[in-house]
Amino acid sequence: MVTLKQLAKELNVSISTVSKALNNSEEIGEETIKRVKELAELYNYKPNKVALSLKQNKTNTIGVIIPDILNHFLAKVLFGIEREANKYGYNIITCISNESLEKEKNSLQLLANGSVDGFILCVSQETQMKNEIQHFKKTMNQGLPIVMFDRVAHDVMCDKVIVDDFDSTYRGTQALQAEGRKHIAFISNIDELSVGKLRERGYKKAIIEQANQELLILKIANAEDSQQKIKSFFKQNKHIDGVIAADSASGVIAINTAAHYKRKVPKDISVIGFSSKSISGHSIPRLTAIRQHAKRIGANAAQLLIRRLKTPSSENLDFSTKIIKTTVVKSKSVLR
Amino acid sequence: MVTLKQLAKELNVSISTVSKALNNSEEIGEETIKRVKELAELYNYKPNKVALSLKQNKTNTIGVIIPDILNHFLAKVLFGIEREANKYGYNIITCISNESLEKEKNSLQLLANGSVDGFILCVSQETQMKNEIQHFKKTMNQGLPIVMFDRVAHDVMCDKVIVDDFDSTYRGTQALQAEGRKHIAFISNIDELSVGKLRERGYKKAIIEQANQELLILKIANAEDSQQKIKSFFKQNKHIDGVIAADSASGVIAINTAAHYKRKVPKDISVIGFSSKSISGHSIPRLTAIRQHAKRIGANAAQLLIRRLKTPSSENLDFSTKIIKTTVVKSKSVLR
DNA sequence: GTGAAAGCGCTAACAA
DNA sequence: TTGTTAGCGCTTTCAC
Repeated sequence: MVTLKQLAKELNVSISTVSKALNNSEEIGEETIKRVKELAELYNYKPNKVALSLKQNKTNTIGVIIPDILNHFLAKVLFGIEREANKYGYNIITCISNESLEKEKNSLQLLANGSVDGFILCVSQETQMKNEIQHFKKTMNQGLPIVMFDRVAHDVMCDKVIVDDFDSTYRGTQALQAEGRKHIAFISNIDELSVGKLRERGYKKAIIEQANQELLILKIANAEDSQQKIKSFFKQNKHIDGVIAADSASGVIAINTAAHYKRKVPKDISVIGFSSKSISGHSIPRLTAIRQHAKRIGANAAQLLIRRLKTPSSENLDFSTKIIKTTVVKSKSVLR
Repeated sequence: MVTLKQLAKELNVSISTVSKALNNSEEIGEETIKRVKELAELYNYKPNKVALSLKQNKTNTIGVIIPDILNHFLAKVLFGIEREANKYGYNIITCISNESLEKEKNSLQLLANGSVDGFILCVSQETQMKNEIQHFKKTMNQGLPIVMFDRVAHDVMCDKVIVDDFDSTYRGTQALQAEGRKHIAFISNIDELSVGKLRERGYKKAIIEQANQELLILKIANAEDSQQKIKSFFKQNKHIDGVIAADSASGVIAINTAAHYKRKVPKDISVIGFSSKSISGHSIPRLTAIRQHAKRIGANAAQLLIRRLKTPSSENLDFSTKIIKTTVVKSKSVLR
């Protein structure tokens, strides 16, 4: 990489002259500016990012810590973050916590050494289970702002972007009830997560509010075979006429399982699930999907962080929690 | 962040003493080392990464440029890269080219300013179509090594990690023929990609080698509705008794479509597809999957790059191309 | 055993 | 209009 020093030497001027010329300083003569810029162009000069970061004490880099990159929702959020951050000239360093508290702590520590200006993260499963929040506080005390999305630690004071999980399943279940469904099941493979619990509560509330409706809940652990579990659940509960799924795979598998047992969707069973466009097409009929607008969640998280980074800390910006409402995209897996 | 300077001041020693003490230099007295380390511990001192990078002229950061983070295969490779890179103390900066040549160029340029020590990338669709390679060469000329994976630019001399695409579909098609299938279709939504073309060629070779077998090819463009296209393809070609899919969704949808048309899988139709474990479970029966070992691809790419970064350029390391063989994971979507 | 000083690449206050 | 200098945080050579 060519440096200011080399340009200066070749042009027989001082380093600062070159620097100023390239930054269009008014101090420098037109002729000089032209000469400098031409040579810089010729050598494809780019200011060294590391030196700039050191000088300006900021990196224009955001640390993103997500629990699982293979989760389609999280990948989509990451996409949203990346795109939005780029707009404002930020790069992102990605760390994957693998749902582990230890890895989450490490990533936070490792990047809190001047590598990034702040963090966007989704709390790992283990962290949520152990309800550990010290590492977040420590990082923030070091002057690095954090924005949490989706799974958040409520006891940490920071910006947050969340989904209306409770409402989504509450309203989703009610929609099935409005179709006349009497035996509505809830299937989830994210039982341990805060959002999973909220979704379950939404379902429960809707069921309990109706007289004579029973709770039919299937929880699938990470290691288990979803397809197998759902099949036997359907076998044991032949009267199921509606399904609401808390994750993207379960809904699709539920439809396919119904077909497998010669039960027509949506004539015999209606199915709704949290899902993205691409996954919901993996069943016939297509799954009626509760969309979480993952990209928008990512974009919002990035905005919140960048706003904070650009605000002088003296201004004492209040922490905000942004709720991104889900949307139901209906398809032929429900009656109406 | 606390700096050496602050520690030095508080301890009434010089900055260099503190630095040496923390690095266990033999020059420094035992007592001093102890004092320094205690204070550093107390203040949770971490050497500033940016300053180190500037000093040592390397960042321990790898730039990863992928065309699409929502592609499950690519996300998995990214996961593999991240994990392997972390082992060696490298962080990764992720850029998403969105299949655009322009964005790919930009990302390369933007990070080639000292932000990263090298690149791992998968060539974007547009880049492949236009057969543009100047930006890769330029980057390498700037002293930044590149490792390409999956979709590679053959005319660029660099390390590569690829899949045996041709062989996979060739052998896959042969496997279907060995089951007695006579009307085997090839379905692909990645027709424009180098790997897509290779997979098609593998299929064609196997078909052409058999007398009396016809080519049945369905190509789905990005914007099109896969489910719809596959449905009408099946309608128009009622005699299809085998399917080999070049991407992860098509295989799953093919099975579901067959079921929809009351055709038993695998009795009437056998289906094989490039897919991952999670996606292949989205159909009943589960899709017989050609696994690409995405994580291993990522890990290998990271290894190749890091090896090159650690090798003095004087050593003139040869460029290598690593082929990761696919594996077929059979399930009940084929006869045997 | 400890410290001063130079230098990585850059910007900016100040001097000329 | 241009140049000198200091300094961001760190390592390392060379003096003391």
